[in-house]
Amino acid sequence: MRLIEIACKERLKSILHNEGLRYTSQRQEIWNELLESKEHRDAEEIYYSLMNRGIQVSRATVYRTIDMLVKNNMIEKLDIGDGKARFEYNDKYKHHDHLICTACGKIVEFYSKNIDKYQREIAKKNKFELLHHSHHLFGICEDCQ
Amino acid sequence: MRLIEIACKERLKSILHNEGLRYTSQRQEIWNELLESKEHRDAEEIYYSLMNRGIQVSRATVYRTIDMLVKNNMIEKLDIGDGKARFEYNDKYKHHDHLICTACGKIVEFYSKNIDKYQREIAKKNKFELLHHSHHLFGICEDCQ
DNA sequence: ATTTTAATGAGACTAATTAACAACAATATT
DNA sequence: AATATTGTTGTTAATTAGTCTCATTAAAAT
Repeated sequence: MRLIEIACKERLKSILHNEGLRYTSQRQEIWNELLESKEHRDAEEIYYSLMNRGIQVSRATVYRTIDMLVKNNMIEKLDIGDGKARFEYNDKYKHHDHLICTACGKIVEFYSKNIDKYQREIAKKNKFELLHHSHHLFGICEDCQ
Repeated sequence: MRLIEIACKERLKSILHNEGLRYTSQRQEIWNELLESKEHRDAEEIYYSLMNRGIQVSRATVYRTIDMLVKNNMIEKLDIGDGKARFEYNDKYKHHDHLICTACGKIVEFYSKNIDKYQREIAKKNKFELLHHSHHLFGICEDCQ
């Protein structure tokens, strides 16, 4: 096991403990899966990826665990509007939003400090306690133009 | 019929004509429904709202018409991540994004010229031809805090 | 008015997700 | 360490949102 995995195992354990939830092998495997590829994964993909690695976890557990991870800010939900939710590891120090090509589905990540600033202003002005956001730009990528 | 409705009837007719599509009472009724309340409506709501007003249109037609209206930029799709699509009249002169309370579901509209500017810059930098965007801020509103 | 062809309605169907519940396993209690 | 407790899991069934098919109907072109 690599160092990063050990660290993340402890992180998962401590969060489960704090929430009064139990540490299980299924939760660990799903969390590993999401950690390994920080890309935009949907529930079915995660389910099959585990299967292919010989790790048998039920679909329901995948959904339940993803839910729990989202609630605890371990992963972020990403909804590009195609009817299924995608998820990715929430690296607080590498926050980003998404540019999506409506022709080929390509996803490019972006981050803007300025947009972040204005978002916080807007939330403040409207007396909202900002929790998270979702910001997608849809267009045609260079290759598809 | 109010003046605005007449104007919009002509607008619908002309768009259908340009696209080589037919003008039907169902399309008119669905368009009226979306015009009347510029709020955030989902397909099912529109379907039932028409039913309640004694206007019988099938679900499939509601979906098909909404689709057509989105494609022709008459309405905008709004996806707040709860698994169903919402739609609203696309008033080009009153573009806005959304602040959503995760506790009560309240939706507050906002607009920022600055964010708009940075969005265009990001698209340009990545050589995307920007078509549209979706920008939601999720948080807890004043009442729910 | 008749013909052509697109649009509609009804309901079957699909995909994604959730719920119910019995069996099981991780912790707490003794 | 043994047992009780209670959360978690897998299975299956249900739900929800949206799509598809196809016979019927209605615009619009002739």
